[in-house]
Amino acid sequence: MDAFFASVELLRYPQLKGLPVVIGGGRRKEDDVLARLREAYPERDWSGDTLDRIPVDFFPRLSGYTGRGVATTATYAARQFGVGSAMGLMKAAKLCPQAILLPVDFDEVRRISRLFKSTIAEIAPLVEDRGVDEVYIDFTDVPGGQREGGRVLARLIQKSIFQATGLTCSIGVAPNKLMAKMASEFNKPNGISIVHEDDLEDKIWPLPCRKINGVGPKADEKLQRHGIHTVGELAQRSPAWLVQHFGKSYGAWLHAVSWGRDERPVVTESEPVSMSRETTFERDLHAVRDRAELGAVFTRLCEQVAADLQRKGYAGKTIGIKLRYDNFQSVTRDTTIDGFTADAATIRRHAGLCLKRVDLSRRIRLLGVRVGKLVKPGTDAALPGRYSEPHSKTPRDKATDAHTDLLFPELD
DNA sequence: TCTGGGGTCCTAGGACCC
DNA sequence: TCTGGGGTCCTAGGACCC
Repeated sequence: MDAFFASVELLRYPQLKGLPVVIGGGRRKEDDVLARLREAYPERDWSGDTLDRIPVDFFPRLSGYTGRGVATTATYAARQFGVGSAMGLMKAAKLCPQAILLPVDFDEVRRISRLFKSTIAEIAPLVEDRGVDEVYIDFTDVPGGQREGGRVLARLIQKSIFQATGLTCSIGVAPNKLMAKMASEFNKPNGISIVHEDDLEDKIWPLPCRKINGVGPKADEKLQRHGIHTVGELAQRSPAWLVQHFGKSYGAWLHAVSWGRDERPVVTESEPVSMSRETTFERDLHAVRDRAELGAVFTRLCEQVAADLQRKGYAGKTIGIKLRYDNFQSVTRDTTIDGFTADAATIRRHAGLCLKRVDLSRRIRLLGVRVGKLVKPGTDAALPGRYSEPHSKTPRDKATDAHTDLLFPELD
């Protein structure tokens, strides 16, 4: 198989190119960003302005940020200061206070994301979705796909995406997904990079192990402790040694990927396994002292999950909660019920029972609700009669509710 | 001044059944 | 009285990804 990996670069405002910009710290409509700017600078004539035309000086800065937001992404200019994705914005503000801070307009991101993917699918139909800004493409059977080793097709895709969205993208071309993803990073932004099987030693082996998709901070640290820093060093270890230290499955996988071996197909369709909603509070809450607030948030999370399920046409039978304490330790509890449900009250009832099984004496910074073991009602997995009806107040339900009320009595 | 939100997959122990 | 393995499902936690 020949694979492309394409990722789109999501920064859109041309006047910000080359400047330190951090995206993150909350969701906001672009209109709302504009409204705030108008408010902050009333003396300026804003008529006809859109964000892509506003002078750099007017954009909000990272300096003075308070809150628990993290950076979704940062431009290369911001990375120079040590700012990177997933970094807390308070810390980022210390490192680079002059950086421009842009919120995420999620509706806008989704619109662009769909455009990015549909544009590619029109050219090469076998596309695997890897999140908002990334896809794998199997172009083995695309007519003309082999010209110049894939470069011609990659250029066509780049050009089409730019026409449709105004965004640049980077493309890696390789014999499999693993190497294509690595290749896509060689020439960012707006680059094309072609890696062949024989390039393994020259182009892949010098890379740090952390560049392998699937080696995260924990595995990398352990590899480093054993003196393994690059993919090449990893490839020199025997499979037996890797299995001994990293387990049968992960050890064997590490060996395979270090030799550039990856047989995974491009998967064009998949069903969701779970849906969840979670939120981090502005300040840590206490189950007793902040009961009302916690109860309201809990109910809202259940309603949101239920709405997500219904909108997408799913129901689930495993209902669970997630808590993160003030010390950042997380706990989860879940329970599997008899039927499938997408009903907010049913979800809340069972999630409420899960809540009673965790320590609520510690302060809580995050609360989440999850529904798993999903089916699409109407398919044979969700047979009639196994689907639980939306909330009906049987005596049993009332007893359960009374139980939950001990926790959050001011609801209902 | 700590560390978002939405996911997937894997592991491991125990229950339960044959 | 003592003692089997498989297989599957459930639950909790954790690594990892975007």
